[in-house]
Order: sequence, then structure tokens, then C-alpha cells
Amino acid sequence: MTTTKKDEYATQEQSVADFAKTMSHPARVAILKVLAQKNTCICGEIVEVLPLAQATVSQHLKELKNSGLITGELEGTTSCYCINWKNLQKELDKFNKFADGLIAKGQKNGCC
Amino acid sequence: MTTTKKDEYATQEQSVADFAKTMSHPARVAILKVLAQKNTCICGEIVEVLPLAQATVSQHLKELKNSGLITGELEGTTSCYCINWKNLQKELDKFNKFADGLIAKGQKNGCC
DNA sequence: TACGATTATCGTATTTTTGCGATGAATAAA
DNA sequence: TTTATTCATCGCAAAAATACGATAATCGTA
Repeated sequence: MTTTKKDEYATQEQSVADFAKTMSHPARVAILKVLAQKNTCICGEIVEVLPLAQATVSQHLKELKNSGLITGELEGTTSCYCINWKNLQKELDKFNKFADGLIAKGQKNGCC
Repeated sequence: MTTTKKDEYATQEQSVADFAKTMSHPARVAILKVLAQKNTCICGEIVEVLPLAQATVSQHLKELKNSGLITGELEGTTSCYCINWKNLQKELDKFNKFADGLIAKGQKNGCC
């Protein structure tokens, strides 16, 4: 990637791609699943479930946090990570809006 | 990534991540958009729309093809790329099924 | 047949991602 | 206060993704 031209894409395309990128690793997908099903959000358990070292899990958590899909804060020695449902829903809506747009256009133009 | 342990994730998580990965680049997202709105599928036009060299666009098209989201075949000197609507819908369904599962679990367990 | 146009592929450079051990910071417990 | 636990961050290594020029292959056309 000699020159990255991210600004030359429409914001919708960029936004969809960004969301997809955070969902593009099975570990991060798995983390979301674990956070959704545990009613307690203690994160040490995540490390036990995933086939990854603690440092690596921490990195994935950081990415999920940066993307806004989860929140996280230290509580004593343990950390509490939670899904940010509002943001998750927002990203899902944008994603599906894009997908619906594709399908609508495809039906209008009888392409292939 | 000294050791990749992709097989240690559930198939759903892996599947979601794979789909997300092909959607994780704005160029590929843009290509899908173009293919959906053009009723002709001639691909040379894609190169003109995107801020990328022809070789790079060809690579992205190949990835989209490998993921099953589009089909492509040479017709004379030009190539005809089309969205594989059936597969696209299938991937979208899997993705949304995962997302719905998350939300359902989240509502059941009053996490955070 | 020679030429131009279109696309795929190859080789390569650069960047980004992924992963982990080691370390440090903060708290809880002995 | 010392010790153990939990987690984040740093530094580095390896792999994957991205991008492009050059080239080859294919077809239509002059």
C-alpha cells in the first residue's frame, strides 16, 4: 500500500468497510458472542474461552472498544467489558441499509 | 501471527468473520455498489470509478469472486462481472442471524 | 497478419494485522 | 508491607493485505 486513498471513497462505503473490518476476525466475533451471553462482563473469562494469549485478547478488546462496539473499564483488578448496544445497532443499521440498497438497485436493473 | 488457529473457532464465528473480511475494504464495497447499479456488468468501468490501478482492481475482483459474492467471466476482450445475488443473500442472512442472536442473548441477560 | 484494447497474473515493495512474551501498573489479599 | 492477581502496554517477529508496474494472454479489428 504505497498510497492509501481512503478519502477517495464515499463515506457510506468507508463506514461499511470500517464496521466490517472490526468484524473480520473470528476472535472479535467470538468476544461479542461471549459478552452477549454472559450476564457478568468480567473479561478474564474471555481469555479462557479463546485460543489466544492474554495480551492478544486485550488487543482485540481494544479494537472493539475503539470501534465503539463495546465499552470497558477497570473495576479493581478485574475489567468489565460490555457491548455498546446502541452503537452496535447503529452499525448494523448502516450495514443493512447498504445491503438493502444493493438489492434494490439490483432488482431495478436486471443485471445478469 | 506465529500460529493461526482458525480452526479453533466455531464455524459461525469463522463464517461471519470471513464475510466481514471481504467487506472490509472500501474498494470492494464500492465495486459491489457499482455492479448493482449498472445494468451492464462490463468491468473496465470499475477501474475508471475507483482510485486504484487496473491490477489492483483486478485483485479485489478476484477476492470478491473467491468469496462467492460475484461471478465473473471473460467475454471477448472485456470481462463481465455480476453480483451473485443468491450467495450475497445467503451471507447476509448468516450475518444477520448472528447479529440477531447477539441481541436476543443481550436482552435475556441484562448485561450492563 | 500486425496492431490496439482489455484483462489477468507475476513479482515486488510497503503497510497493516496478528500474536506473544515481558514488563509495568493497580488493586486485593495475606 | 509484601505478595499475588488481573489487566494494559511495549517491543518485536511473522504473516497477511494492499498496491502497482510490467508482462502475458486473448480477442477484435485494420
